[in-house]
Amino acid sequence: MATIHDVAKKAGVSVTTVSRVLNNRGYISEKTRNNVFRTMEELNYQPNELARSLLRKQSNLIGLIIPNVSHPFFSELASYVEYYAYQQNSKVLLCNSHMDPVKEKEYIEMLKRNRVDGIIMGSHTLEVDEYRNLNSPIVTIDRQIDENIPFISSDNYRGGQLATELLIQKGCRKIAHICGNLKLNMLANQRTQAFEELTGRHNIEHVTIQTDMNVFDQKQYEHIIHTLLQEHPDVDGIFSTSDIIAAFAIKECVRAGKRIPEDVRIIGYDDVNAANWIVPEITTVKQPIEEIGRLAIELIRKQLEDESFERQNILPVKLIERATT
Amino acid sequence: MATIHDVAKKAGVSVTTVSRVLNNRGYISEKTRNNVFRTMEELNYQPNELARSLLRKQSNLIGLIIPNVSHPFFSELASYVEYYAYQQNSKVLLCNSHMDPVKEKEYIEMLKRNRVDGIIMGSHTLEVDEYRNLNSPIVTIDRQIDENIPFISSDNYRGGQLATELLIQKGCRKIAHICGNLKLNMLANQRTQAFEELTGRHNIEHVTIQTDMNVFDQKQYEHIIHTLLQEHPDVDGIFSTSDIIAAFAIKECVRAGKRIPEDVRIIGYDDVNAANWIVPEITTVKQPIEEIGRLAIELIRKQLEDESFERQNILPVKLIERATT
DNA sequence: ATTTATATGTCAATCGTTTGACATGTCAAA
DNA sequence: TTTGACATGTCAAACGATTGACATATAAAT
Repeated sequence: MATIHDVAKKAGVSVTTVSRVLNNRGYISEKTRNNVFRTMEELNYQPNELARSLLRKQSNLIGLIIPNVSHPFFSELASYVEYYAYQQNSKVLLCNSHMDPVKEKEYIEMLKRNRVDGIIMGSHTLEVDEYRNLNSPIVTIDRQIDENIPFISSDNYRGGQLATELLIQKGCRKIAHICGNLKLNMLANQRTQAFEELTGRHNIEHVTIQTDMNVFDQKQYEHIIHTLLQEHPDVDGIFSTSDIIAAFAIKECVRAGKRIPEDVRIIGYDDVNAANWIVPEITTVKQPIEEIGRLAIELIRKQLEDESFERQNILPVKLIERATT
Repeated sequence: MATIHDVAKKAGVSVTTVSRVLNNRGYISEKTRNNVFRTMEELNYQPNELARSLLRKQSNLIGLIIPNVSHPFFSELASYVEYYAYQQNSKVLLCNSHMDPVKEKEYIEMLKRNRVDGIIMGSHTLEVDEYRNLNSPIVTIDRQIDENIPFISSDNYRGGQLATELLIQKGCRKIAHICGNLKLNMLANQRTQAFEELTGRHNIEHVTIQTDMNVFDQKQYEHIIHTLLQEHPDVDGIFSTSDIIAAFAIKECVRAGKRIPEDVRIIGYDDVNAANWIVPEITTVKQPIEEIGRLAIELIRKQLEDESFERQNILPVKLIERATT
């Protein structure tokens, strides 16, 4: 690959001059500028960003750690994160932690070795301390680690409320709730909290089932819902904390000969694209995925540029009524 | 951040010694080694990969250019690519081209500036020449650019054959085929070729409809299928070249009051996870997505290490019969 | 006593780029 | 004629690591 020296030599100017046109500094005549640019094209020159980053102490890399991109929610998030990163000339390093603490730690160290400008954590399995002395800009999605580490989440409590209220209002008498692992200290647990408070207050029979949601084990989903329907055949409402699990709920209900929404009403969460192409279309609580992605990039940038920023970013959710309720 | 000099000073040894323990070269006593490692931990030292990459002329970065990670096929592919990259200590730079030639070109240049070890192209909109003088290891997915650029695809012709044969064998009399934009020179077009040859040979009425499949415009899918069913109400078989479009086909058929598979038989392509959680479960032609991802990484590595490798990698497909046929 | 393996250090170059300091020269305006 | 804006060059240091060449020292083996 051509270096700046090759360009300088071929263009018959000094390296400093080439650098000057590259970075638009100091005085450069139109003639020289064009000459240099032409030479760059001829040599197919691309400045070495590794060298630049080394000097500038800025890599323009952003690490994105998520459980798995193959999960629709995270794939959509990743897509938006990449989109907004690109807008500000940053690149995204993709890391699938598979919710494995060892991998997560290795990824964090890898990202530090690569001197990323910031880390977006959509996965969180480590001890709080591990994140504290990271001394790299960071933002977490749906996990509140510490007073100082900014997080983005949607209004989980409100979401749980909207979903539960809808089912109650539609007349459900026994509602099942499928959520992630409550031991993980995730803000999404507030959905469950809202669910239990509301069903309790309205005195509605309810059952809560935990899954390892984020590892995205489809066999497990199937099994859990199958068991649920067997053990509680009188369930007439299901509030699932992800659209994908809601899809499996639909599948199992159909298999069990139950009609949706007549016999069982189902509501999901997230409003991923898939919620829309499934029949019946899934009623769900929409998370503003694009805004989450956009804001994540913005928060990294603000930390980098020492602008002030909110520690707590709770975005609004919205009930999307479709065919399963 | 601590540098190797900080470690050396604090540990009371020379920089060379630290480098030696870091890279396991030359003689190092157990005592010094431990001392150095301890110091690294204390300082939270992580070697600067930018500096290393600069010197070694190897960044351990791999660029992945795809239309959009939010498309299930590409999200699964990305997941596997990242998985296998990680196994060999490479990191993945995620790039969503949105099938925009300008973006694609900018991404390629960006990746070159970052001195990636290789590029995996799942998107391809540029002129052939642009790829030729890339002088970076590259591998394309489902696109044959040139004799010298290795590609990976599954056996598209065979896949088209399997799908069409199944529909014919099930007794379909008028089959619709929905494919991507045939103007793009993609290997997936062979599916269409197989479809047209087989329906022709069996003298079966058929209609082929193109979409901008890769841009993943769901409104467009919906509209196309809606129109199809209106213009050809007697269609009793649909072969869609992606599972997602098949899902929309299901949706529109249900909406039109058609039973699946009794009135219309539908077969998709890819066998993405979603094919499995939709009701009715989608019959499909399975592409070995994991193997494609694995092989892509392997081909980059082989080019890098000057091992020999196949230019043409055509992987087997498999018919997965489920509920829609 | 000599050799040799082990252990560590010093020094300098290198990767590709940026940048500040400084020198030199041209040309036009005051 | 002097001043100052414009244009370009030379030089060296810096970013953080690696590495080869070479020196030196200790301890164990012959």
